[in-house]
Amino acid sequence: MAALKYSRQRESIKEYLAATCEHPTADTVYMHVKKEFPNISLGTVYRNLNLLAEIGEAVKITTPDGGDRFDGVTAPHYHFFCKECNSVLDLEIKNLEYINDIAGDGFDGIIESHNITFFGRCKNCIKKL
Amino acid sequence: MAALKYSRQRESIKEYLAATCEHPTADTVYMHVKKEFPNISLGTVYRNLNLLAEIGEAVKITTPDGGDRFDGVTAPHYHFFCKECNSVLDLEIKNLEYINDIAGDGFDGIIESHNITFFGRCKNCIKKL
DNA sequence: CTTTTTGCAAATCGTTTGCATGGAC
DNA sequence: GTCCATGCAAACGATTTGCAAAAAG
Repeated sequence: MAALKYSRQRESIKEYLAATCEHPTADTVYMHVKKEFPNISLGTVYRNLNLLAEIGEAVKITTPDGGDRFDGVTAPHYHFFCKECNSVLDLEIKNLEYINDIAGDGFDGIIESHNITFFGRCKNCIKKL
Repeated sequence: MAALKYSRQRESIKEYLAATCEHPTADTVYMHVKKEFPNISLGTVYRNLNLLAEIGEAVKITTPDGGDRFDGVTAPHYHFFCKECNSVLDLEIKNLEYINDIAGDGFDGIIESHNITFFGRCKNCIKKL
């Protein structure tokens, strides 16, 4: 595997991911990092986001609305997806690891992890109705 | 909303979805239905799969590997995603609806449903290692 | 000097859409 | 006859890739 050299662009992407809690799309990350590096390209953002996800410094969240989201918080937690405004929120729930065992009962294979996503309407969207 | 007329193509798609348990992509559905309707177009397959999902006669499964999958089984159940071969398998688990309540505790919004996907390696891929 | 990273543009992949034609009712 | 569904091809949005130049080590 590649020897990983420092890059200011990657550093900036990491900083932004660490600071935000909005689970941005690659494009949103791009727009923000562009303020510091006006010449950065979207391709570079994608390459770095994928790299960070690979080495475990970020999490890629697959959503049903096309575009993936990225999360700088790698500690295990769950997500809420608002059907109305497509926003992704964090849900703090106690350890649900035991679910892997329940699922693994009688299953012929190895379960390594699970992902739980909740769907519904967020606070703001409820107000608007 | 539209008045839904019968179509042999849609019927064939439904039949295939009901018969298979491999959670096919739209393209896989296309290849199979093409045997019966050589002139069917991929667009028609997509239109019908989305329609079936809308009216609740099929389920669209978002996967981390790009292409969505479709499931003719609409009864609630969970899925296992093999990291190695990208196959999707069914997991029969008792009712986990209570998880919605756990997550809803102290959450400012409405949780309507949840999705649990398990990741790991399937039987066949384990053998090959 | 060697290897990784970047910016850019073109390419790719899955999916959707516009439109004229054909089929259902 | 009126709508809905189809086939086809073009359009789309998100993401990836090839390549030459720039930066890191």
